[in-house]
Amino acid sequence: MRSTMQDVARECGLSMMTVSRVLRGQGYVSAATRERVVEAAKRLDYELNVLAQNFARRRSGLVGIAAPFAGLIGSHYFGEIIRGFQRAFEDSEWNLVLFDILSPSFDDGKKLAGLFRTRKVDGLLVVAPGAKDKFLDTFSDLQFPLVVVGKKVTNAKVCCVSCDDRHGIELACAHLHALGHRKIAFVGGPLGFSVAQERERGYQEFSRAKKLPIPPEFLQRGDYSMLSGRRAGEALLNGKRRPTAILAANDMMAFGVMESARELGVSIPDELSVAGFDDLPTAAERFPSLTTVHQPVVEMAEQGASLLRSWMENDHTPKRKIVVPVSLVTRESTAKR
Amino acid sequence: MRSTMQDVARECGLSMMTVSRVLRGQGYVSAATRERVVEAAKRLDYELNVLAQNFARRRSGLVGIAAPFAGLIGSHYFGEIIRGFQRAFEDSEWNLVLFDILSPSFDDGKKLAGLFRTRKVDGLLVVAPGAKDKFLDTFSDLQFPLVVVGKKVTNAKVCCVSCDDRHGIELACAHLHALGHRKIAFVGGPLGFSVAQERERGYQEFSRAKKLPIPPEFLQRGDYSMLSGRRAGEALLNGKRRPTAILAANDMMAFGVMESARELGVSIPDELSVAGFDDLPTAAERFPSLTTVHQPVVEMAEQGASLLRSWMENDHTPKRKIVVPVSLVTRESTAKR
DNA sequence: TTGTAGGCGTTATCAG
DNA sequence: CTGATAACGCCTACAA
Repeated sequence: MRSTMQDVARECGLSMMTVSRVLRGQGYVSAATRERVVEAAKRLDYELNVLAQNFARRRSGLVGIAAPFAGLIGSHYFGEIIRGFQRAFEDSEWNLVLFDILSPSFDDGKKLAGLFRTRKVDGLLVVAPGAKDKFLDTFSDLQFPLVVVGKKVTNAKVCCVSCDDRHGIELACAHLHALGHRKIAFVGGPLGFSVAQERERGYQEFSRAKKLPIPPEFLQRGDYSMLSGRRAGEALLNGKRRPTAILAANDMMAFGVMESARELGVSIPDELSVAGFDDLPTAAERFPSLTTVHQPVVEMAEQGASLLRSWMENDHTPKRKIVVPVSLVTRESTAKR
Repeated sequence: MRSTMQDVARECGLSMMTVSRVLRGQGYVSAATRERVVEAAKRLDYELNVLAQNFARRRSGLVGIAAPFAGLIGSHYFGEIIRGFQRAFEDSEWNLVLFDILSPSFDDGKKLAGLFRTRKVDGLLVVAPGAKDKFLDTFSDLQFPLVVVGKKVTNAKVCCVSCDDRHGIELACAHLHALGHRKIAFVGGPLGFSVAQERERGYQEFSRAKKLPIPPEFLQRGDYSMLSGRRAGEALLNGKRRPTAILAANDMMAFGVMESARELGVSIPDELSVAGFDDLPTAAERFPSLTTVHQPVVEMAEQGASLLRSWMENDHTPKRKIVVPVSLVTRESTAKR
């Protein structure tokens, strides 16, 4: 980049301020003057120096995405999240920067706040399904634009947008129950994840409400991976009391359960119904296709990002908590008992 | 953020320059002076203003990741890419910014160069498996740090790091051939992807070298999705000339082929061998587990990012093209004919 | 080893 | 509607 605003101002015989106003489309400038400026800028191949602009405006133009890379970043879920963020910002000058909260430099939550204080970012979108809530408590007193996406945060002061996980599981349970299933097993996620806790609670509450007993072996737990689902499926299908339906806390584990059924020659859905949670693209593509709970991840992320955006742009704190609804997608893997 | 370097300088009775040197860990400062500065900074809760620093240094501290979001961003592949990038920069002050080259604002390649000229980024990592090479030709004359990752670029001036796709397919073919297979079908990817072309060529060259005929119906093509693999599998297994082995250009399509086999009651690997490419985590977790070609995506991305980094930091143009080797992982889905 | 001078390119503020 | 002036907070280059 070569020429500066100074040059353009000289070229068209106007002041830098006028040039600035025109190029930024702000303030009152007469059409004729505007024309002159635009032409001069074009003649000189002028391009704005973003660095100088940011400095003068005291902002970075950056929105931080803080997430634990390990485990999250290759997932379909995170992809949808990013897509939602992007959608909320694509008509703006904001850009998205990635931060791995698991990296050594983020040993505590204060580092995140530091990103804002040092003006590395103007706001933060936190995607932290597995993090302890403590991590987020350090933000309670710091007032800067921050929205947590994908997880309900207990801290009353922190904004968040999440899906109604518990209700989703209840929908799936109700579906299986309506099909006549009474022996419904559950493969939960790791309890360190608040989302996993929510889903497990949904299962337990439904069972209690319907007075379905839960033998201890009916409550398996995996780590969200297909392999762990497969192991859980094996345990359930080989157990002395075999369930007629297995509900998994995510699709990957449901896929694992299906694999185990295949391995053991158990036919789905004739002998066993299986349901999941997430509605991955492959859930519809498998044979049999998987009944699952659909969560509108893109929309959720977009809402969160929009929240943050208005917070950053209008300097008013938006409302605190949003829960988006989920829905059940019925497919081939579940059938009447 | 409140206090500035000026304040710290006053507080410890030294010049701003000395403070700057200490805080940045550059230049010669006596231990005693250093101590004074550090203490003063701590007393004043001083934090560097990154915006001012960047402005003065004429750099943004940002590395752009340019990728087509649709289709790529939720994939395991892209996750590994990001992880590799992160690894190359985690001990540095560089941060990663995301740009969607499919967004309306990137209607041509020049916009990417604009990111550099306006100092939005100091360098660019391009992950564009599907983009036409034309897109990249616009960079040929622009000399700024840019590395293409995951794809071989024909343009001689552009740096790139990619895997040896063709050889990977050849490895898989050779494996099947060694097991006695002579009727090997191939499910290729969309030809718009140069990687897909490479893999398909590998199949064709191997077949030619071994004098294996390729009936037209043996060359199927999908869109990298599981569903398209399933459809291809159905076509192949229902065809009049059934292959004894099916090799897919990626794991997802190989999974689809496996689904179709299940649906049609074809046993793997007894009646049909199946192999893929990518080595997704689930390739090992499925039943049967999938023989596939492993590509070291993280390492490839890390190499690309390191290349870019030294280019940005040392201002010397690194060597142009790197091809990393791939390897075959033999699992349950392939067996003797 | 420390300090001085000058500038980086834009925007805010206020006056005309 | 347009312009002059003053920051913005740090770094580079050079001097002492």
